[in-house]
Amino acid sequence: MPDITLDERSQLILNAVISCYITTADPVGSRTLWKKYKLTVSPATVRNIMADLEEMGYLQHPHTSAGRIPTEMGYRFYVDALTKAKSKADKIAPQIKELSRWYSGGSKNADDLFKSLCRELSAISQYIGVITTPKWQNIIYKHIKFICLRENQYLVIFVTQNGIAQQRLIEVKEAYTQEQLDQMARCLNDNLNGQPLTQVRKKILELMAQEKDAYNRLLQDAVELSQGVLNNIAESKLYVEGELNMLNQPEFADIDKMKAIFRAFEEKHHLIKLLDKCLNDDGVNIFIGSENEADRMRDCSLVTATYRDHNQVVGTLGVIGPVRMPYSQVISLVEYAAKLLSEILSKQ
Amino acid sequence: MPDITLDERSQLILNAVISCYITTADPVGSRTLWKKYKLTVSPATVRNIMADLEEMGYLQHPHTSAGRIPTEMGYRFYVDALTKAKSKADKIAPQIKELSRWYSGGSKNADDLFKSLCRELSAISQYIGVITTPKWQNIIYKHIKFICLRENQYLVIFVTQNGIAQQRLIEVKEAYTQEQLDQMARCLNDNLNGQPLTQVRKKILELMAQEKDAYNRLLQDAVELSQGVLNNIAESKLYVEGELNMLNQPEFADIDKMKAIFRAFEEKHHLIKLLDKCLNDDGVNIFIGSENEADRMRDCSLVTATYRDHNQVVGTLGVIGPVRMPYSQVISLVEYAAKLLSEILSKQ
DNA sequence: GTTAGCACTCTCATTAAATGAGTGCTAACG
DNA sequence: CGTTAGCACTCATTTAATGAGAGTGCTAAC
Repeated sequence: MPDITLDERSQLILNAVISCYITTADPVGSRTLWKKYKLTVSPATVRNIMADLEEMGYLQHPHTSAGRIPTEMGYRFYVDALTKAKSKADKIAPQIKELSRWYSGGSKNADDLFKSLCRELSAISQYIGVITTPKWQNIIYKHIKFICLRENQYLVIFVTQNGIAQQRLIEVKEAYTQEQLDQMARCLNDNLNGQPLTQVRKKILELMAQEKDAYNRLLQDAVELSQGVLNNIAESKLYVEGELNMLNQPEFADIDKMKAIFRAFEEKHHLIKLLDKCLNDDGVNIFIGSENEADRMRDCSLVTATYRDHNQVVGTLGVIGPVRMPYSQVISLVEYAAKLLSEILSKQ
Repeated sequence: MPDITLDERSQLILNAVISCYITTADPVGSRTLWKKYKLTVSPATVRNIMADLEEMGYLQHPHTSAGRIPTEMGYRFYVDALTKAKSKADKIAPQIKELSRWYSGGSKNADDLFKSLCRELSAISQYIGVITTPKWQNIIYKHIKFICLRENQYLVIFVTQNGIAQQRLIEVKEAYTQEQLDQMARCLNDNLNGQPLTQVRKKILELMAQEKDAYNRLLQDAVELSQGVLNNIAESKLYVEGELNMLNQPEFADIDKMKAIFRAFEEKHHLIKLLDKCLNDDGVNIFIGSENEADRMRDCSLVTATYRDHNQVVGTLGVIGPVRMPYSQVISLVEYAAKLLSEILSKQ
């Protein structure tokens, strides 16, 4: 963090350099800047200022006779200024229009909803869309169903309030009739319908303690059967769409950088961890380059926002692109997407 | 198709060139070949033979002073010879060992099974694994379930004999109690359990004609509700894994070729069509380069095999890699994978 | 403090020459 | 007549040299 705040003119130049570089991907020189932004000061002065900015660490030089490009610190300054000024510049960006067209109002099951929104994030931004699913702890138990496929092999289907159906195939030695299975399911459903998943385990234990009668044996089995599915659904899931968009970014024309990116996405748990960390900071979060800890993501930036379900923060969505990214637009997009998703979830 | 069959020595040279090129990816010259395969004839003679092979269209020259590389016709010859000689060379390839280690015998639902096998195909071959799901027509109706999530919003879950559960969220104006829904489902289940999907539609029509009584209205609704899911499940699905492996292939170091490949995979229907065509030809099928009609796949080869469910061909699996591919190994792998999958499906 | 001028630096594209792998051809050999 | 050695030739690739262009940094003047 620099001790001296930049004077207004320096800020102007810095922002100009960055926004110019964002659009062209070429190092920007003093003359270019002067012409493009019709600066009142001459290129020579601009050069002096840029030299100062470089000394302070906001800009860098690929080589002596090239223009300047922003450092991560430069981007950070730019983005911070952007988010501060955000409220006033709240004009309706074209990306937002596009996104609002996406949601036609028809209801989808949650899986399709997330996937489709994730696609949309990617398509509009031309980068990579990511969404983490809600922490399933906040999810409401709706229904469980056991189906006997063949001897000793059962399909367990678990449905949550918002229409997520999880299925799992299990094998047990015990042989149940479909009738018994239905009875087991009914017992669970009657008692657990409408409970948040956090409560379900507790409730199950209560149930088992209460009922000392004939049902008890069946109930135990039912619990055992459903265990796998319930555990499974507790895991949070990551949606990623549009990796291939990175192929179009000039900064990844180098095949090795390309590989690094794709490799980074193979290890999804890193990404999940990063996104989950954002859950605590409500609103928009931005990670520039090496601020994403994963080394392979050092050429990428991540813009995230948290979304809510019935006014409680449950998940994160965002866009991943190159560090050189039109932050302003992406921020609008991500912010709006989060708002939209929150509305959709809360309506359901 | 060449009128004159190649004499033995020419075949030897041709196969040597191809197998050498497959391992090194470099054009192979006469001297190299002579040394590597300890040929009894001199490099000069090899040159003469290669010139002949070139004239016949089996080999080609990137430029005058480079070695030879196979043409598609060359590969075709090589592969045909390979498959003919296959039976005798049926030694246990290391890939097969790896694959047999994969299947631990535990049962999975079909979706996980396909996905996991597809991953395995990709991981072992280091190329791209593909599987088309069975034509769902051959699939057995097991169970349908309607769940009311909230007013006018229902989740339809459809389960097939082999444990595929399809779900769909639908909205209708009609308001049903859960009891009514169960009744509807029971009606369908009682009548359709065990029927192949091809029969289901017919059967439904019969049912509706038969029952003129009170159930009829409910049944009609049930059919309407289930329509979406039944249509959905009729679509065959494509599993693709390991696209990123292509990043390691030297022939795709060029970023544009890379893009072409990835684009090709965005249009999955082409691939599905191609794979479905193989359903008619039982056993292993190989498409070399432009033999895959899609122009973007012209630098790739596809090795497929059909697999069976209870002795009836139901789907195709395969591996996609560069044209320069160790066909022998890949063929073994694909062949064995198909056999294995057939066994697994038939056991269930 | 700002600006104009100018020498200087470094990249990138182009050209030229050197290198070398591998062929094609020819003539000799068994 | 098939096979081989020898040799000139071709063409991609590498290395070096050159020049243009962009942009800076410095200095001196305003």
